[in-house]
Amino acid sequence: MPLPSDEKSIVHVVDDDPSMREALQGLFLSIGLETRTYATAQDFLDTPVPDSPGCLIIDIRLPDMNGLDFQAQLSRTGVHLPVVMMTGYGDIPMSVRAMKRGAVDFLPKPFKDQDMLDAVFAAIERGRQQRAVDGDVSKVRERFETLSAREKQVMLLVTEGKMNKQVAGDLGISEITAKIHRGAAMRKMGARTLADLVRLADVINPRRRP
Amino acid sequence: MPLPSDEKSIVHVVDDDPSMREALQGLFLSIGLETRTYATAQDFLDTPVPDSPGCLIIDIRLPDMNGLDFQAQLSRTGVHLPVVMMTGYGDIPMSVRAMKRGAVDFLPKPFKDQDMLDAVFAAIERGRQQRAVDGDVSKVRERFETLSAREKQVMLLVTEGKMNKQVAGDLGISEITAKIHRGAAMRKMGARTLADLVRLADVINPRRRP
DNA sequence: ATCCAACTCATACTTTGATATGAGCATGCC
DNA sequence: GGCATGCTCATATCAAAGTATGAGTTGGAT
Repeated sequence: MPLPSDEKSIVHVVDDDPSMREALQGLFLSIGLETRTYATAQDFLDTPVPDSPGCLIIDIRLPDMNGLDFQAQLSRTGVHLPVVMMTGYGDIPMSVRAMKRGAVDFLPKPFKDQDMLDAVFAAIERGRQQRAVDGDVSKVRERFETLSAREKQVMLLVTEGKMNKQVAGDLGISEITAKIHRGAAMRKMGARTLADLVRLADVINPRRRP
Repeated sequence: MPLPSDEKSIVHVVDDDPSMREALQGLFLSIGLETRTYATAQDFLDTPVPDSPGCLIIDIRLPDMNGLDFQAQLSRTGVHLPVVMMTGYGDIPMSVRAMKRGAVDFLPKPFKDQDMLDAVFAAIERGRQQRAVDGDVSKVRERFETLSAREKQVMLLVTEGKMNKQVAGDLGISEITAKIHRGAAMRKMGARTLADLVRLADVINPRRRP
C-alpha cells in the first residue's frame, strides 16, 4: 500500500485547443503542479488515471462530448476528481447546471490566471478532504470485511443496542457464543470500547436520522 | 409547541419590479402556494418571517442591496430559507458565486414558468429536508439541556468510551455517584441503551473523523 | 427561614460483560 | 488424510454495569 500522505497533486486539463493546453500547463508548472493534458474526453477516459489527488479542468465544449455529460460520466466511471469547468461561449444555465452537479468552479474564457489558480487550489483542497474521508471509510470497511459472517451479524446487532442475550436469541445461538463473536469483532475492528464499535458500525451502516 | 408536519410552504419573492412580483405571485398562487412579496431587501428583513417551510426568490439587482450580499446576510440574520436567484442582467461569475453560496438555482430573466416552478419545488424540498434534520438536532439538544451540569459531563465521558470507574476518577467523584448521573442521563435523554446514548452524543458533539 | 434541586456517598443485590480454558463438529483446502 | 477456519457450547471467574434504598451537604430561590 502506497503512502497516501504527501502525494503530489496532478492537474488534468481537457481542452481541444492546443494553445490553451500549453498555457495552462505552463501556468500550473510555474507553481510546481504536475500537469497532464488531453485533447478530448475520450483521450482522458482512455488514459489510466493514477489514484492520486488533484483535479480536472474541463472545457465545456469538447470535440467528442459535451463537458456536462463528461462531468456526469466521470462519477459513473469511478473518477472522483473535483472538476473545474471553463468555457468560451457558455451561458448562465450551463454554469448553473455544472455547479449543481458538483463542479468546484466555472470560469468563462478568458479568465485571469489568478482566478484559475484559485479554482484549482479550491478543487485540490476539496479533493484532499474528500480523499481523507473516503480513506477513513475504506479502512473501516476493510476491517469489517475481515470479520466472519457471524461476527458481522453480532456486531451489527450489538451496535443496535441489543444485549448479548438478545443477540443470541435473534441468531439462535447461545449467549456464550455471541459473547465470543462479540469479542472477536471488537478485536478485529480495533474497538477498545463499545462506544468505538458503535461509531465504526455507523460508518459502515449510516443511520438516516437520529 | 406547534405541529411542524403539514405546514404550508410560503414563497417569499423579493423584487423591485411590481409586475414581476405580481406575475410570480399569480404563478405560485395558481398552484396553491402561499406567496408574499417584498420590494426591497430591507423590506424583507423588516418583516417577521414565520418559522415555516418555504423558499426565497431574490432578484440579484435590488434597490438597496446586492442580491449576493443579501444572500450572505440571511444566514447571519438566522434566516435559513433556500434561495432561488433570478436576474435580468447577470453574468456567469455572478451565478457561480450564488451557487457556491448555496443557492438552489439561478434563473436568468426571462424564464419559463415551468423552470421557476421546478426551482421552487426543488428549493422547498431541500428546505423540508433541512428542517427535518435541524428539528431532530434541536430535539436532542433540548433534551441535553435538561441534564444537570454533572450529568452532561458524565454523559460525554461515558460516550467517549470510559467506564464508570474512569468517569468517576476524571471528575473526582465516587463510582457510585457516576453511575447515578449516568442513569439519570440515560433516562433524560431517552436512551434505552448505551449505543443510543453514543449516537445522541454524536449529534451534540459531532466527531470530526472516525 | 424554608424549600428545592443538585451533588454527593454508602450498602446491597442482580444482571451483564469480558475472558479464559477446553472441546465437539462441519467445511474446505493442500 | 491432515489441517486450518469457522461455528458452536459448557464451565468458571472476575470486572463492570444497573438499580434500589437511604442519607448528608450545599447553594440558591421564595
